[in-house]
Amino acid sequence: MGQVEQVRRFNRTVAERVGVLHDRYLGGARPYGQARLLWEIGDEGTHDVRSVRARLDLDSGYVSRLLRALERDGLVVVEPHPDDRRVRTVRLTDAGRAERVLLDDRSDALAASLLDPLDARQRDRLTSAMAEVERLLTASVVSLEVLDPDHPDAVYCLRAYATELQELFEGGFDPASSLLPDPAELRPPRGLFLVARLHGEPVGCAGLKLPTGAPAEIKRLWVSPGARGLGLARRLLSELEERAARDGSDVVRLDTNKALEAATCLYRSSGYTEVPAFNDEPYAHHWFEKRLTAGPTQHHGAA
Amino acid sequence: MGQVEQVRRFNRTVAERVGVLHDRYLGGARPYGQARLLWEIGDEGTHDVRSVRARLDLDSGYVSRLLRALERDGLVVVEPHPDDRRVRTVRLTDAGRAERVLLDDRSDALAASLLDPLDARQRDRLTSAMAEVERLLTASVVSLEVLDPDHPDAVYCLRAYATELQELFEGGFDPASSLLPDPAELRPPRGLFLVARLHGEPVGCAGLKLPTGAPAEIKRLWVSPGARGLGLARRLLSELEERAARDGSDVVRLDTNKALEAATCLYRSSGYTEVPAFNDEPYAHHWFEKRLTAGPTQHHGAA
DNA sequence: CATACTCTCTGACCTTAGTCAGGTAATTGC
DNA sequence: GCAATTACCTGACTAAGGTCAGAGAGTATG
Repeated sequence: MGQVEQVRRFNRTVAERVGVLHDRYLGGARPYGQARLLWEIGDEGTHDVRSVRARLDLDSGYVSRLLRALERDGLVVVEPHPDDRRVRTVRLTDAGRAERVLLDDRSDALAASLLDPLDARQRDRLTSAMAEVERLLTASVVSLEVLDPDHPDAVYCLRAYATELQELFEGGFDPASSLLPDPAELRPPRGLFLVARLHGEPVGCAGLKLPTGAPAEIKRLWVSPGARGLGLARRLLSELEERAARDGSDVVRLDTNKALEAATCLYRSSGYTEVPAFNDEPYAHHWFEKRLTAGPTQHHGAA
Repeated sequence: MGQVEQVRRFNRTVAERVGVLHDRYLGGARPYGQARLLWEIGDEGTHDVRSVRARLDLDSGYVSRLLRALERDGLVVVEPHPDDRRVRTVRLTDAGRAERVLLDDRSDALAASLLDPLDARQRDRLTSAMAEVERLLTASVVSLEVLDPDHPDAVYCLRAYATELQELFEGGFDPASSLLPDPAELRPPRGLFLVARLHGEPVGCAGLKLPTGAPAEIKRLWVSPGARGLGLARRLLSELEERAARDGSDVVRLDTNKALEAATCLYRSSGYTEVPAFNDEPYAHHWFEKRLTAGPTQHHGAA
């Protein structure tokens, strides 16, 4: 069976099975829109209606109507914000919290109903396969985007990168004394900066220097701890290689610190070979390079 | 993470990801209800509206309306049944077939969009994990039911069982000369007959004889070729063991033919040990028995 | 032949999930 | 202080999905 065919079968089976049960278990209690809102408000503290709306990406009028319905049923309290009385805040009442627990229980019941007919071994296999699917679907929802290194998300990544190295390297890490004093080197036409986003949040980055008359160079490859294991670093790496090749480079190189074992391992398994130091980066212990194939750039189209 | 928690995460992630894309890719073309109907009608031959409706489990008025919409767009032709002019039949026009191909393509595009951001290795892992999830969710939707051996579904299974053995055994198989001339032996109180159903279709069966003063005996264990690999035989077996134990038996036994290797393997791995022949079943080469634990019956409740 | 039953269709109705265009009150910027 | 902006609300509207109660045509049965 082809991969596309397998994915289609999966979509059909899972959509039907989970969908039907979803309706049966969760649908009874409360319309989906209200349930979603109730869930998003959460059981602690008050929230701006504005931000809840942004998170769910719903129309303001629609949310207003949903809130009226929840308010009518005594599940939430909507009050003006003390500082800015245009803004409204919303919090759950006790009844609201109870309702949310109920949704929770139904969600558990749904999960249990999937597991129940299986024996212990099958259940183990089901849950680990589910974890795998979930992980890979999450990975496939990550988008890569070229951003200016001054963009807030880029700055966020670079800062996180520095903070992490600070803790990881013996003797700490000071970006200013590293060989990339000027982020402008990662701005076209001298280079570029790639940011990976998951659900809008930046979760990784990688920079590419494209010096004239010298091989392209990869800098600042970072993946947020929460997004590791998704193959994101490898994806950033190969995206940069592709762009370097498109720019005319036939070699790409990089340096790394011995503390970054996972990175070193990634470079080796991605076809990089260790070479003598090609710069005097104070934080580097290993230098790598990779010859880019001149052939047509590999593209991951559908099979 | 607990298993229930993992299943919930899966439901959330997959429902969102697949759901959103589903809407984006498939939603554009045609309302979901119409698309479903179009799909169910299929691209060949004519179908009773009645049976299509039964398969989708929809209201008669609703289907009628959907058909009017499809008819208006020139996708289907609805005609009275030649034999019974109350019944209407429906078939796709060329335009209908084209529309169906379009839905197909969109479904492919959806699948491709999930695979596209992944590299080859990740794609392999995703599709095999999806196959596993699909398989196990299918398994979990199979229901077991005690039926009278004369019930049409039971008869269907017994006939399929006989046909299969006929082809498999050297020298064929004649149920009349096998040691179960009378299906009444599988009817309470002398025994029982279990049928497994998937989406209403019978896909497996197993009979239990409960002779007074002798160990319980399992007969006619069969799983349809299309439903193999779901752990169904094991489930039927352990369900019968449980019922035998509940009936007071502390030993259950069975015989089998050497051609049924998978079955023999199942029995061994389920705790059966080979014993000398305890009957003179002409088709048997191996005889097994299993001592049932006196303890509380294992139940697969949610973790 | 009358009656009951079957299958389909229609009209009336409902809920959910949204969208869109103002309108109002509060706040910010000048 | 006044205009623009922001956050929210309301009313009007749409489309989809679906339910229910007959009506009508056709068929089976006594």
